[in-house]
Amino acid sequence: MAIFALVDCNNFYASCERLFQPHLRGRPVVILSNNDGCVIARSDEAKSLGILMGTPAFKIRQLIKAHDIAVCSSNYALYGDISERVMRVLGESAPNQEIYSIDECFLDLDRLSVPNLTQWCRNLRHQTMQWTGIPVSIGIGPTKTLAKLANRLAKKSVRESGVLNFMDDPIRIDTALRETSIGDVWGIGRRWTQKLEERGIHTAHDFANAPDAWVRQCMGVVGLRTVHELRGIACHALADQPAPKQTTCYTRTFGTAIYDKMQIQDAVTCFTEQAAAKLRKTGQVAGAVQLFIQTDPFARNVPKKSVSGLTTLDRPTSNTRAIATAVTQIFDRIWQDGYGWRKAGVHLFDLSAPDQIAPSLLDVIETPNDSLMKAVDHINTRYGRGAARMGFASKNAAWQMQQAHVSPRFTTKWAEIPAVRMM
DNA sequence: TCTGGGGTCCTAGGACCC
DNA sequence: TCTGGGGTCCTAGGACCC
Repeated sequence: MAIFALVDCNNFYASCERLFQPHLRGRPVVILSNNDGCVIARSDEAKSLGILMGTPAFKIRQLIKAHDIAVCSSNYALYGDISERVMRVLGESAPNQEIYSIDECFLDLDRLSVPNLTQWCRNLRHQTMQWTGIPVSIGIGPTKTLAKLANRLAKKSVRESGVLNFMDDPIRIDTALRETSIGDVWGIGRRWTQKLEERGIHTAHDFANAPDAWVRQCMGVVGLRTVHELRGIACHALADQPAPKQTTCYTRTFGTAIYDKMQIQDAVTCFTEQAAAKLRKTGQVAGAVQLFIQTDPFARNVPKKSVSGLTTLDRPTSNTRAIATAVTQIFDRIWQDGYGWRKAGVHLFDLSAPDQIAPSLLDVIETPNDSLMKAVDHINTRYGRGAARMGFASKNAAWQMQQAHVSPRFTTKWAEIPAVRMM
């Protein structure tokens, strides 16, 4: 039988902010999305004040004041770097690791021969805390879905001290399934929760005991897999080799609505640069590019609009100039005056590794700008994003996102490394 | 006044082929 | 009057995840 562990960082973004800002410890902390829009992470203290994920920041302004809640803009340079450290510690401890998201990974403990799995996980938890400063919880089960469930309960329960092991414990699994709402099961989102509730399925236990044929008919193979996983039959293997990406994108909401074509053209060029740089980082090329611009979907009493255009690139590339040329052509084609545009994005499709591309006759004539792109990437890595670029955007361009409460890049930027003064 | 960003997988239906 | 069956590929849309 397979043995999966799910390791999940507790309140990851809040924990990262607290690492270098001890005054945030013990205080309620919330982290806001880009543009300081909504709450995307909370400390335990903030959770117990009833602040929900996704709440728009303006709706909790009173609460913030009343409880002296610390507010942070999101700082992905920091979170990404801390995540790499945590993942390295965890990855080195187990035979196989699947990094599932910025703050969680699955470990394959099948081939790990230790006398006491629970104790081994407690030690791992302790070591991670000691080496990175980030608290984690660990759930262990025969399937990924059950490991996820164990992890949820490990977090909630003080008695389990951060580790909950389902292996060889059918009674515990049964109790856990009965106590878990259907909507808290991994793979069951809002829509399906509603549908299942309407049909009298309220808990993970109800779902696990639903007839296969019925689940297959209502929810397809995806739902059926979840049912099997809840019963302890593994349907999802550990993906220790990250699959190459099929699409990538760079999309942003502007700091304010923009009417001026030149300004949006500038933003779009910047977004294209970022998207192309992402592609080069994974060593891929794109076969097609799509650009969209849209107005504020929440604004009242103003016309709403969303336009987009897609184009196939002459040949797959990761070259900023080639992609930007295509994007500019799309932009001119779809642009419409008179709207206050609020958001734009560049999507790249049909990604592949360059060696999969059949050589074209054009290759003989065209000179790829590979060395130029390498130089640009190098400068931006060394001197910070935007040091070398094609557009002319100023840091204060109106479309730039608002980040009023962003913390320093403590671990990735020389100028922002915390200083310790000896008294 | 103020509402994020980046992904994956599956399915149904149409076009097309033999 | 009579009008198959099986397959692939592509796309749009819906669901989910963090």
